[in-house]
Amino acid sequence: MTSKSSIPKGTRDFGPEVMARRNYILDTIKQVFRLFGYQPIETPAMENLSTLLGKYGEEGDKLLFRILNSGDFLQNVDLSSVNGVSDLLPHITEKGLRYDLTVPFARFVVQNRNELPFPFRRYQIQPVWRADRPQKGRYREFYQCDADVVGSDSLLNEAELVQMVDMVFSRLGIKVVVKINNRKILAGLAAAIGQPERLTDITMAIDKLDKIGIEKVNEELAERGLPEQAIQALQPVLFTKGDAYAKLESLKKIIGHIEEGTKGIEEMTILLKYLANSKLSLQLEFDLTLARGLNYYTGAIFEVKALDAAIGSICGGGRYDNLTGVFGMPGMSGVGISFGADRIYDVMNELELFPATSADTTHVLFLNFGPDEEQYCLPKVSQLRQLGVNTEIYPSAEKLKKQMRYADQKNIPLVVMAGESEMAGNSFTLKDMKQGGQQTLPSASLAKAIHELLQAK
RNA sequence: GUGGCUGUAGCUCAGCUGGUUAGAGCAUCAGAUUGUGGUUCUGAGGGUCGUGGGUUCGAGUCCCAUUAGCCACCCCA
Repeated sequence: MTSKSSIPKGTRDFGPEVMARRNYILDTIKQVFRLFGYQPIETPAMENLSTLLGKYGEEGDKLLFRILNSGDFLQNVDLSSVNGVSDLLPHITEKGLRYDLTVPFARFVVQNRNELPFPFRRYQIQPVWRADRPQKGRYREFYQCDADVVGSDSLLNEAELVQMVDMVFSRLGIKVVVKINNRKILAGLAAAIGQPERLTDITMAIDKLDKIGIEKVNEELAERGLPEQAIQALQPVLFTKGDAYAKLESLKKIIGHIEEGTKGIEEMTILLKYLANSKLSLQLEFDLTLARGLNYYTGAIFEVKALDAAIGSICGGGRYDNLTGVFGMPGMSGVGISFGADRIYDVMNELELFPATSADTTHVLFLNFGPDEEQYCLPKVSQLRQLGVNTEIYPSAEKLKKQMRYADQKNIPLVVMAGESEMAGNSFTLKDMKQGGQQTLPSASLAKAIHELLQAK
């Protein structure tokens, strides 16, 4: 019995079959990103805490994984003057694992501003970490696939992001609804009901409308300290009916007198117009209750949900006007989206949407009959590899049954056998594991036969 | 940070109101088959029943604590 080993809560190992499927998702996303002119970058897994802290709200700060300083990290700490953990932390940790890809990207842009072509379009596919309590569809380590463009405030970017969402999910075969809204409209609403300061409280509460219902939302608004009349003033908005344009018309009546709200309505109108010309196959919904948690969003916001699976959002994003400002570079607007690869995987798994194509594996296995036969096979093995055929030779002369089983388990389609009789005839026996048939061929025509069989598959 | 559920073989689980040696399927290994896998048949190995304490003549089963995992809330991809 070996000692019990395990991995940290909320993290996972990925075996070869799972990796094949994960790569299928990531490759699809990458292809679409490139198709729209986005270029890849990577940033370190860890950032200085000064980069991370304060960007995700109070809750986000709590969910940051902090990295203990190396060495004798207590050396210069005066423990008697420290009062509690929160007081001690800044003295013993100065780095943390990244929480998302957007903030590190903003840091990257500011640091490299002189080298980058603007508007700069980048994509980034890397893991992020959150010290959450894991549950269904929620992990402590997961991949985000981000595409952002900074240095352009054109709404064409927003429209293209929605097109990318459309393309990714139609290629993957997932039916989705894209919900869109605009933070400026929400800000206008907050102002219209006389509570411009309470934007975050309002949005966080109404974001849950379809989940907990209007009564609970109102309760929560009250708990968050909103006066009754403000809550009442909000009610008609929450139930604005009709298509997107009808909603915009109703909104004009409510927030038309507020400058920011009007701006939001204008932006939404333009975006809808772009999208009307984009031949989308996905379902688009202007959802006034969509708020999204991250508080750096300032314009359009998106969220994508799978229609046939209950797993929360699988993609989200929005515009942030001043993210680089906190790193000393004001006036740079950006907009981006993030695909949650792990949740997309879970959805596709649940709905059985993965194509049958199995893991990339060996095409041909040479069975091992002994020392002389090994030598006889080696040149042929090399030749096949040169020709681009994934080839293995079994490393030891085990019983054939065992070697065949290995080929079977790895789903290797072709097996080559060469024993005494083949060596005598300068030939090889090629077996098709699927069909079960086999034929003995002259050495010179083996490669061709293999090539033809693989083509046929 | 708050609440609920569950820990039995490598995995998925059964195990009745406490009763003698704790079972099944899958997986693993060996054999049937010394140059032929995926099917079949036969056999084998593998467990301090999460951990610690308690009740009892007797605990996988009941009670308490602890720990780990899952689910929900908060928040989020």
